[in-house]
Amino acid sequence: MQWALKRSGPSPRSCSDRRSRLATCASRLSPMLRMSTLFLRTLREDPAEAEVASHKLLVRAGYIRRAAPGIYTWLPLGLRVLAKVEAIVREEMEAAGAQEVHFPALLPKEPYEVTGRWDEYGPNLFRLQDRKGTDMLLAPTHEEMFTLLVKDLYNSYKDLPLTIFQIQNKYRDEARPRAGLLRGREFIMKDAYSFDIDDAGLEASYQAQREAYVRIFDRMGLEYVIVTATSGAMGGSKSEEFLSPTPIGEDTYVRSPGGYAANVEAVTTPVPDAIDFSDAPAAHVEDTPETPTIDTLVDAANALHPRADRPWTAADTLKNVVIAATNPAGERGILVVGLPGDRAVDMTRLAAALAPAIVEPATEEDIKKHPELVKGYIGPGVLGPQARPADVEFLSAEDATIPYMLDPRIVPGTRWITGADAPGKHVFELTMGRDFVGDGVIEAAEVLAGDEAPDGSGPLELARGVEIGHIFQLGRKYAEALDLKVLDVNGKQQIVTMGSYGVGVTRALALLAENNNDELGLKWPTHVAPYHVHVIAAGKDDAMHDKAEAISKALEADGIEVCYDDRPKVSPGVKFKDAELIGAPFTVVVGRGLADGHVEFKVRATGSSENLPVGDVIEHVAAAVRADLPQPA
RNA sequence: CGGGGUGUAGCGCAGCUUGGUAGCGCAUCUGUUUUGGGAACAGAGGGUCGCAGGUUCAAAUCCUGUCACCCCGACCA
Repeated sequence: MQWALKRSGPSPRSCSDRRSRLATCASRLSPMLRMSTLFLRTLREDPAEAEVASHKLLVRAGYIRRAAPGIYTWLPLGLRVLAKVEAIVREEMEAAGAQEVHFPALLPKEPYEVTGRWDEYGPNLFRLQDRKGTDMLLAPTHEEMFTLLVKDLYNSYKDLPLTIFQIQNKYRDEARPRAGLLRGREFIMKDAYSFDIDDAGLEASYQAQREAYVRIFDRMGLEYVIVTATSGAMGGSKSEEFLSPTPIGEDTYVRSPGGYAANVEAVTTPVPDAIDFSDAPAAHVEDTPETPTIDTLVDAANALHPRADRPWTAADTLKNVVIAATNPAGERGILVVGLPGDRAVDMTRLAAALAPAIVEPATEEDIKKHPELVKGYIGPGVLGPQARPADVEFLSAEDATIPYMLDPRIVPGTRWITGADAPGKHVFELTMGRDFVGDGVIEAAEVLAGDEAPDGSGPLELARGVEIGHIFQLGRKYAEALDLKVLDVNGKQQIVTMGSYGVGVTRALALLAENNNDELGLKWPTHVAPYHVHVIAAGKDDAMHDKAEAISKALEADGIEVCYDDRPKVSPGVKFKDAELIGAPFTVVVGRGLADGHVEFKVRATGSSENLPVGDVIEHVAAAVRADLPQPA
């Protein structure tokens, strides 16, 4: 067997112009598949552990097998699809001027210690030791290795710009692997890194990659939205994600009619104008017994202290939520987030705002350490600057106040009902800027459908998506940490600036399966299908088998990828079911119509079926396949 | 890590409440008959009932512990 389906390494035969001809080329290298010998077992029932369509079908149709939670074995059919998806990525990377390298998945600890990620990555990092007890890791990502490789070889601005990439297994010990390939602990990622001498160069490299990403996902046939994102723990500045919209997506993003699109983590809140509070009424503390929640508070306020013009609502209250944050060094502390009472804290947004710290709602134990916090009645009085003695400029750790971070909507002059730091008491008309301030502004409130986009382009709508690509300008973080410098035109050492560009390859494949299926099985787009045409001999008649075999061979000779179901004792019904489950785009059935000189041609995507004269079948099928494939340049 | 659930043949499941010969469907093998929509009949192979301990004359079943896996949340291509 000389299949050129390995993911790397030289092809057994020359295939020089693979950039534009890969589809055709691959077919020449792959002998016809025969169902009688193909390493495949299709399952009639869904695997019990699978929840989403792509997972169920990829297992049932014999593309992958689960080896461990979030870790999958690739079977022949799966590998063929994977090779095609990778080929698209590889071709577009090369077309964008990036060059392929390949790093080990098993790495030494040292570079990750230098950048701090040996610790920062925490339990998500697969760690192991060699026989000498030396710490090693399975790479969760390869920033360090790329940076060191360039440092190893290059030292002049003349060597730049440079963009290199790899397609490699990554390992992350996810707390909860999910949805088959969509979120595994081992997954294949294309990651590219650009190296430039200055910001303008980085911007250009970034744009080149961005354009390549657009082409990659267009070619794959995946729907996507490009959203602004947070760069999170990776550091860096400008960052965009390619999200593929799907209800099973784990990311929430927003978009506006005017074209604004962002990951919900990156949405910024339009800041209202400050209000003149020179005539504002004085704050006054009122009894509000049994009002530990916003709902009870609003009811009590309306019953006991009604407003003249309208009823109080949750939006009039200032909710103070106690959050526990743990920094990478493992130090745990609390802070309080103040936000309008009609909004919940979005822990994802909060986590993004405070990354790399890990955040969670404060526990009883956390709160007990601060006796000034009265649960249900926490107010600014014991938080932030106003709780600090005026004459003390630097506080010791002991008498430091709890940091108080405010939602952007809480601007000077806004007036609030909020906790008075005593049981059963709230303060009314507490005015921001006069009665209290915060230590800073934080984007932690949930984003709601209908919120105004930050650029004024209209109300936001929320949707779910899966992150299939993430590009961002890393800047100098890793270059600095690992001392990657080159000499500039003046002979001076300059820190290199970097960009980082990832594609979730296995995730993209899963999404293709997720987006292209029906109750019968998979429905691959032609350019990523494991093969183009499924030929079925639907009868016991020798003439049918002979003709089916002849058609298969003729198609193969014409450069079409064929799977021939030559199983002699399998009923036509089973063959039809298998063909539909596996999901090749076209099926040729050689059956009872052969007596009349015709065969059946079926299109999986549309379910259409037509009879063709036997003499026309090769030409007709080949034309249908070629119409779906990118034409060689 | 919190909540919920499940571990019985390669896969999907029943049996457990009320202890007493380990079952069904699919898949696999043999034979016969079938061959345009996951065939029929007859037969066959295949299981430490997750693991450990306990109760009992007797444990898949009851008790204790433990491990694993799945799903929902907190975290990420």
